[in-house]
Amino acid sequence: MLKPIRSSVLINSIMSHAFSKIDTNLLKTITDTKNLKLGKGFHCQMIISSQFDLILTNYLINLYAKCGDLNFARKVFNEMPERNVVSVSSLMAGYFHNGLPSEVFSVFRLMGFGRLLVRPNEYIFTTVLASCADIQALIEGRQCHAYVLKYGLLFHTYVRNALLHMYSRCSQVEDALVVFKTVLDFDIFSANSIINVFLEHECITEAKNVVRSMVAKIGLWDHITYVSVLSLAAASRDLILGCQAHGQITKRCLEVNDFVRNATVDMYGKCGDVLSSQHAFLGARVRNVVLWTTVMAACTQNGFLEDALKLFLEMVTDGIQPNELTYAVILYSCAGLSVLRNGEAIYALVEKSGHKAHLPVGNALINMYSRCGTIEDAHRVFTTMLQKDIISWNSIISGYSHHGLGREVLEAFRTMLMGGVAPSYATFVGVLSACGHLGLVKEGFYYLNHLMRDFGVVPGIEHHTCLVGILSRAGLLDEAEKYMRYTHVEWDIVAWRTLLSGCRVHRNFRLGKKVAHHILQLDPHDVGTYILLSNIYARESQWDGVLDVRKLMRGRCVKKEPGVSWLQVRNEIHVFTSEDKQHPLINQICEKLEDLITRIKLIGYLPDSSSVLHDVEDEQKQEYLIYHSEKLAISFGLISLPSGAPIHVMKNLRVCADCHTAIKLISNVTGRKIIVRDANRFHCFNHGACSCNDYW
DNA sequence: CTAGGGTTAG
Repeated sequence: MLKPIRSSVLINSIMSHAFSKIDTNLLKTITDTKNLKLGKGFHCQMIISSQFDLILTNYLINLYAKCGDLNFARKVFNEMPERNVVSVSSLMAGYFHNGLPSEVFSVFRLMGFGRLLVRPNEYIFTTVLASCADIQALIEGRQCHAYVLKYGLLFHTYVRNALLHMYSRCSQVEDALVVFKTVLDFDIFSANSIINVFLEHECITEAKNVVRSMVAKIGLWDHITYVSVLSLAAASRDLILGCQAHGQITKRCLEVNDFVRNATVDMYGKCGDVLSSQHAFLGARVRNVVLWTTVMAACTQNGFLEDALKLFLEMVTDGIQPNELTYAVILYSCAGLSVLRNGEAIYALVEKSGHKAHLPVGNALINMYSRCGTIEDAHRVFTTMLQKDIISWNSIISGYSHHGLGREVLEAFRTMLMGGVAPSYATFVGVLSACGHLGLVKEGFYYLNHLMRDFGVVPGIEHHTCLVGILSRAGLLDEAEKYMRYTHVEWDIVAWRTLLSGCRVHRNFRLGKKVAHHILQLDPHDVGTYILLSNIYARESQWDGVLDVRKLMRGRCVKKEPGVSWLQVRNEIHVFTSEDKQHPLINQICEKLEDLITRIKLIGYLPDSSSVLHDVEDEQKQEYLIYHSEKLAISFGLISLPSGAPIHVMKNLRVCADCHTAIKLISNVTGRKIIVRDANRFHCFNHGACSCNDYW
């Protein structure tokens, strides 16, 4: 029933016009401005004056539909003595715009059974096809395509564009192209649609060709074209194209549109220009959730992780409610920084907000826990997820792999295959690293040469590097070198360093020196390689070699990147470097560390000075080793964290051999679990052993 | 009297 209209003025005005003819222009204006209250007044006027002709009633359906009151629209529709195609399409459009595509279908089915006695026209198919696109109902979409052909409606631009869009949303590039090719002189709608089809399927060249062909008609471009072109620039990391689009946008004052601004902020972020991204963000008059999330993502993608956290706080302070993607983005920032406490605080917000069931959030939680070193929690999140997608599987597999849990990786991989989930590029990176951890050489080759092909995944440099790692780890260093020599891959520094690490662990210094010099030819500033090379000479007691490395570094102005370790205690991040003694508790920390060193010396610790690069006397070398940043950080953790709590430490470089031995023994004498995330992987020290099995 | 295309995570 009608709700009472409170405004007496309104009632008076309507009653005074009650018996006059309905002003359809006014009714249209009311519809356009979505003024439901005034609209109901008109409905009253129609009832009172018994004006119920077909066209007027259609106006009424449209009015209720546009105002989102579908129950009323349906009621009016149901009670009509006769209906025409406009009545049906108005109602359908109402359902469509209010996110009820299934209702659109049910009305369409009513037409199909003939009960409505109305022949569908181009308006009907445009709306039904849009609904198919909405819920990716490909089968229904194809049926509509058949009807369209049967009724000869394909040459209506609207219908063609709706078909194009439907196929694009249903990921049917071929069908979309077939439709697109029937378009002789495409309008801006079909152009926008086809650009997005290409974009969605990473056909960057084709998309750019369409854009190029549209340059002559730039006057036709609307704000959606710019959104598409900006997305294209973002996807292809094409800052020049992005700037050109942004220039046009500014000139044509289209930046006021939220979507355009979001796409601009995103484009600059994806192209690596964080400053311009932030600038475009700051220029917004009003900032919605998506805009905040986009700029936070731009920071996260470019490593400005603290900025992302700051923006999140600002956003919440501004009273903007985060959505599921905001949580995903901020969790990825926490993961990158390894700040477990912040990650858990966000988790609490996620639980409270009810966004936990969203896939991106669950996936981001798995990643956050695994990158913060608590793989058990990552596993818990993973197993309690209601649905999982390929990213969920890849996240847990990659997490296990970074923690050196080879068996768990293969177990998850088997479960995934049995569940009918197709593995992707990233899956195989995790699986092949697991083969390395487990020493499964034959299996590694089988996965690369057969299984990957079976699943249509083309092996990339990461996979080949994993094979180098598998061979190296198994001690098959010459085979690893041959593999690199004879496999047609453009090897990068990471791959060569994998082989070099193998040479270090298996003490193959002849090959090690050769590989190190090769790396230094590729990149004369790769500090890690100088350290390893110096290490190799030191272990062979070739002190001339050590001196040569130092001379080489000095000559090339290569400075050892200072080792930095940090850990989170309560709400603070405490940062340690070996040289500086800035920490307020430094005296207690050093005291604790000296005590630890004394205790581990009793169970066999011998400082290993081959890791020291400085020109220092022997007794000073030990000093430098003792005060390596990770040792300081762990000592601090031991005096400031509750007894029994695991100690999580992050480090910018790889753990050195001396610290690795020392930390194993420290975990023994203190009975603590110590988790170190270095530049490469996690080391979980427990009861005197490390999860990496001393290979890293 | 009725209809179409677009933004944020891995």
